[in-house]
Amino acid sequence: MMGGMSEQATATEAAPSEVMQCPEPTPHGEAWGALSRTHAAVSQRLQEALAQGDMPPLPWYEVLATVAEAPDQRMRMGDLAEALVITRGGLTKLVDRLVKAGLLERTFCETDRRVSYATLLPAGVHMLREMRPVIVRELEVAFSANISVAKANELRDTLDGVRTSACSGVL
Amino acid sequence: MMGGMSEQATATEAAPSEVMQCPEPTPHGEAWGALSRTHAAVSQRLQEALAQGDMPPLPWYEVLATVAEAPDQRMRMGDLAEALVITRGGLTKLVDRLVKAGLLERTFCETDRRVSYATLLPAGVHMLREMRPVIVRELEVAFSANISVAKANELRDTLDGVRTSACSGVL
DNA sequence: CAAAAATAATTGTCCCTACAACTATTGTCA
DNA sequence: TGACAATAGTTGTAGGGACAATTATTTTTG
Repeated sequence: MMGGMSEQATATEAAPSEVMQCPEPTPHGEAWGALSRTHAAVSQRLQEALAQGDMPPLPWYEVLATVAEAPDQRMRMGDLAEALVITRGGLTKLVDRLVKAGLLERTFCETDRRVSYATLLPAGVHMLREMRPVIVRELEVAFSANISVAKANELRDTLDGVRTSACSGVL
Repeated sequence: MMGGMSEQATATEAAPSEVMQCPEPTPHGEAWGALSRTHAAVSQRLQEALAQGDMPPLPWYEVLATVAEAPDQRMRMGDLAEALVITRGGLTKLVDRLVKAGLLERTFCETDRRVSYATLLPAGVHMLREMRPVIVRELEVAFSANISVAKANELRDTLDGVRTSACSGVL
């Protein structure tokens, strides 16, 4: 190896022979990196498990699980989009697919004809019951090995705090 | 497919009081939900900040930052794909764009002509230096408000543990 | 009340990524 | 050595999601 990486270029005085030393030293940067990669890895694992069982992709589960928790098993499109942290346009098409598959139906509001609801159908409940164990099992594998229940709750709280800051922070 | 699920209640009727107790009660499930939404929210915030400064999208930063940390500022395509937790096919095209933009170049291995490297170019270093402050600033906003440095490190370690389990766990 | 602003959802379009098939090179073993 | 498997990367294709523009309805305001 040509040992050229000893000198640090300070701002504008970049060494002509390239070379810089620019690791990611900030703790928050590393936390974000871990968050990003972990999300990708776990997501990939879940998708894989679902596909192996001939089940719909992960976003479908997120929709079904979210709507299932709502009162009357239905949610306004806008609220659902916000809960899932995706755009409204994206949600419209996502729900389209679930409707076409018979898992959801669109219902409408009497008092405000602009709003439409994504409403869970029995087939959606059934599918959710089928998918949930797969998700839970994979998450157990990913989390339980390294994380106690208490730590999982702590993790959730920490992440929720970050998300809140990210959403409402400095508009 | 659908078994004896009860008939669908019309919108005005009472809620189905029976079989629908399907919230997401597992701590790991909630931790995953928080992880997923937080990733989406922070990611969105970063993308927004980069776009506002007429900078490349977030994946470009991930590539540049990862390659910059590697010895000689270059990485094998496969290793880079694994580090970023994306597919090899996806990485090929991603690197294509960075090459076309003059930020990376493809170099080749003398001893094994199958492997190719993604190699950082001076313009890539420059772009990285331009993007990093934006990323760091946004992360500070998202994290610092709720998370101390110590907690950020703890978060990173926790997430890394989960990722490791998710990747290598139960093959 | 009419006009303008605001809100909710959808639609058209494009780009990015995953998936699978393919090429090229290297390693293995008879 | 020569065939077969394994590895590294690339390419073709399809689908999902973001973004901006559009439609429809409600709210506000003069």
